[in-house]
Amino acid sequence: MKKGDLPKFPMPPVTVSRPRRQGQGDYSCALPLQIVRDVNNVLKAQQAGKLAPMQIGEILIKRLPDADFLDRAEVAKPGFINLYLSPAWLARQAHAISQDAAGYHRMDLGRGKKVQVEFVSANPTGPLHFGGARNAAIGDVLARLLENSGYQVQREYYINDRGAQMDTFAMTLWRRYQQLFGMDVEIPADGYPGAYMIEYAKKIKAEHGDSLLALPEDEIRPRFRELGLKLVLAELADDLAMMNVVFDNWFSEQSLYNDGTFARVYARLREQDDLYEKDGAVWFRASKYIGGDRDEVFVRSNGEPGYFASDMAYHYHKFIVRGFDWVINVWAVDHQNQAKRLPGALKAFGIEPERLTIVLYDLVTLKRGGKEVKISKRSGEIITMREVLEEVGADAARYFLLSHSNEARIDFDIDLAVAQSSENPVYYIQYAHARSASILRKAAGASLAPSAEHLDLLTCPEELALLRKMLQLPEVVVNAVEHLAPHHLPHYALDLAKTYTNFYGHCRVIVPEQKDLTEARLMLVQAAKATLAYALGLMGMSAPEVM
RNA sequence: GCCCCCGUAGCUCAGUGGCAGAGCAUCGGACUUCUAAUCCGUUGGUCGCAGGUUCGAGUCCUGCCGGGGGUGCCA
Repeated sequence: MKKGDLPKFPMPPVTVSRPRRQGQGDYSCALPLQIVRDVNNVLKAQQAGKLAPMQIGEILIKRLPDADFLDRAEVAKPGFINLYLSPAWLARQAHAISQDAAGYHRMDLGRGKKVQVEFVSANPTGPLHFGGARNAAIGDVLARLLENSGYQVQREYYINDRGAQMDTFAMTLWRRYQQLFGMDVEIPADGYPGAYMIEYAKKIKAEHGDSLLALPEDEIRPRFRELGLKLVLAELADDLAMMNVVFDNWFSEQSLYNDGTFARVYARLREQDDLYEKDGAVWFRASKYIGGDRDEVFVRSNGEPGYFASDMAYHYHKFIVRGFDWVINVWAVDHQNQAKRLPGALKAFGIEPERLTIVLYDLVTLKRGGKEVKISKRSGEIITMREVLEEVGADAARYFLLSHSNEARIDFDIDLAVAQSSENPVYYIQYAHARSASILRKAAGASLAPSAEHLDLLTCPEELALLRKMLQLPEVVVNAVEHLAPHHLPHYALDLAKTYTNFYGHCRVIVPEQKDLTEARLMLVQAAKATLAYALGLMGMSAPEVM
């Protein structure tokens, strides 16, 4: 800026935003409004009069540097500076995007940082219900977003293979097994009544026959726990694969006790005087690290470490043993208290709380024909993830689960979802992709190929709108990563598909008499197809060539 | 009691301090299509209520109201 245009004043950070409405530029900057007061205060002190925001804007845009992407800048009503992208520059982006869409849209936010996303981690005592599918969708898409933003990502499933619920699970399975041989026994009162337990028992029978009936009393529980766990984990992996979710690592809680991690953690906390005895239990001085006056039970009076102890040891393992720079846990809101306390508690190991981010999402209320289905273990009635995926498909289920913000509760009516699955917006998006593929196929058949020779012919409003929309994807990704909020993706993808379809409706691509224009538009179609595929890929959805 | 989340169009929900949006539903148009799973248009909102901060608040702050969750030697 030329000295003397404006007096010296405190300069705020300059930000631009995307105006919501057309006619306000591609980007808009409110700087004149933000600085007008400070500028005038200085001018007043100098007895040099006053400037209106509009005048300041005029002064500022005269000093904008030349840039090939910038067409023009203008000052608008109260005092905004509206910036317009150059159409020629926009058109050239079609080539850059179709060359390497992933590279074009990728932002290196992570710089190789090692991050773990731990998600689902449902108790391994039965099939995943549809609420767990939300966790799977959020966690998996967060992982995809981070992978595509320069992070080194590991997906982990934490197996709670320790504790009372596993014992109950084992004993229920044992009774179901016995029942298969006509024995008149009942499952434990607090057991798992679901029919799936009978299926597990049948599988055990198929493999082992009646040989397990003769197990010594003290071997029944560990043996059935082991057999059941194996079956459940295999089933979980299958179910998750149906939803296009694959874990890099399945981490056993029990292993923390087998490999000495818990013992080391215990010794360290003891040494730091962070543990004390009270009421027959061992307590952790949480208040020392988190504040407040509440401590946490570490080892229960029955000698069993509590969940807080396991979580401490588990995160010690993540950060100290495995060396992750950043860990993200995807938890349902019913763990909100633990989510608030655990990061602070890690200070006991010298781990900065900021390195653990817990993404909380609200529950999915399941309904069938308008009536709520209680997922109580007692009733044994659940809507499984598999059931839903078989009915509506993984892509539609993902779209539905992802399109709500994490904090919003979802009402899911399976009957409604099945009835409406064909009008799921995900098909609209995929259709736009398949249509692009079709055009490119047809063009190839007529010996027409995308070319960057005459991209300057892309001047229609619909063409430029499509280019602008594609340019927005990196911003959407950055926003989604910054807020760990995957729901921005489905909304953007629908928007992109809409913009594409609008272009398709207005601009005929293949016009043999106009070879130059056709080749330019084919380039645009190719870029749009790649961008749609990239967006769908970030959401873990398929991008079909034909529909 | 204290803490957290939600409250935006008929329905389901977006909205990073800058003139209230999308999908579905409604209503009216367009079909011998480069894939009609389409397009164009229409209807529809005192953004739960009341204050405050700000040039500007759906967005930030405070207090209410309504719904949900948390506050275990369960995880």
